[in-house]
Amino acid sequence: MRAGLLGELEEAMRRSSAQGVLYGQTVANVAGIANSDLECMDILYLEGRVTAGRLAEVTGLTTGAITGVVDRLEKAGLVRRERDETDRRRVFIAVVPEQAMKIGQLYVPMQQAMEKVFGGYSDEELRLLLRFATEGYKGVLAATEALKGLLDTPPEKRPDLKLKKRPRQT
Amino acid sequence: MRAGLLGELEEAMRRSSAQGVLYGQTVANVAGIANSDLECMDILYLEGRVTAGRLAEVTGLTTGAITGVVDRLEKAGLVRRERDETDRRRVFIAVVPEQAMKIGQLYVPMQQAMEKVFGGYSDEELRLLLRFATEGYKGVLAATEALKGLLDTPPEKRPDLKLKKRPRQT
DNA sequence: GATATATATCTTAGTCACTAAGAGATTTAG
DNA sequence: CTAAATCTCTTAGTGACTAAGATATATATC
Repeated sequence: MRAGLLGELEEAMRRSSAQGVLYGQTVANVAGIANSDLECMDILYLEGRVTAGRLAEVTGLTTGAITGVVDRLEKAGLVRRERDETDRRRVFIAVVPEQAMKIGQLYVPMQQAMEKVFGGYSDEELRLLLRFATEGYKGVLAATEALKGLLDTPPEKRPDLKLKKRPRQT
Repeated sequence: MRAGLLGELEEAMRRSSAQGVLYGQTVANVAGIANSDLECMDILYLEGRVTAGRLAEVTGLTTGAITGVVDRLEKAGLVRRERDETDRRRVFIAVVPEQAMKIGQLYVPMQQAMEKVFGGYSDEELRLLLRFATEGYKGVLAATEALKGLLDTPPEKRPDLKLKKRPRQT
């Protein structure tokens, strides 16, 4: 009974999260920027002004790749490089709000859809959803770390995949 | 009051969905396969045996790209090509369960994390979450279509982005 | 039945984002 | 003041992707 419910829930969440990924890809497409570029814009939106190194850390890309991302975003007028005056090795990346807002527009269909969905729930129910989203985030974060940990465990102790010689390290 | 709740909820969901993307990237990394390859494995898991063309349709990749995806997955022993005998133009892609299970193993940390989270909810609460996930999926799907629709609307009527000359069509 | 059109996958050439390695440039430690 | 550490950028090479068209098979029209 409960097991069935859990199964359904798992699949429903899997589907909706997959669709969320597709939405993101579509946004990047329409905006004409690469997927990673959009991901970085998202991080900048959530964290505010951030160094190039931090972007590399959060996205799992190399610093070299981030240089490319920022080059493209800067050329598109979406962000600005700002040298840190107290530590001149570092470069802050800051969004240019005016241009970035145009990207924000592309999330309007999503926001409207979600508003409509949220409309069907009481405040109390929304609080439950918020609790779940928060706990879910922490859970996924922990799971990600656990999975990464597998890469460091002695190979003879970890599930044998033999899919490719040398999985690249993130 | 409610507005604040909605804002918090939106951000929490945004964060957890971003983290979900990262989990997927990590799985692909550990398995040593490309991101799109994993996405296709996921589709095959949800839909069962599927034609190459259908994979292209669902992922938004070109058929040429799918040929590459299937080549790699086949070489890794994860799927098999099966020519449709009633229509010999078509090629079914079928997972090889034994190898594919090894990929499934990589979702164990995620499943455990989610089980732990789910443990904190009553059956009734889980049903609420299921309803939300289902409605949310439909909402995101509709939003994706709406956004794609923007690409077809007369350019002078759609929000001016001017980010890049020619966004590629998916 | 023969020819034309449509459909499904694959091939080819070229592009672009990514990694690995290391080169500046600046800061911190000894 | 020199050596090591830190941060970003550069370079060369790789691999997944697109666009366009080739190939093979199926369906429609006369």
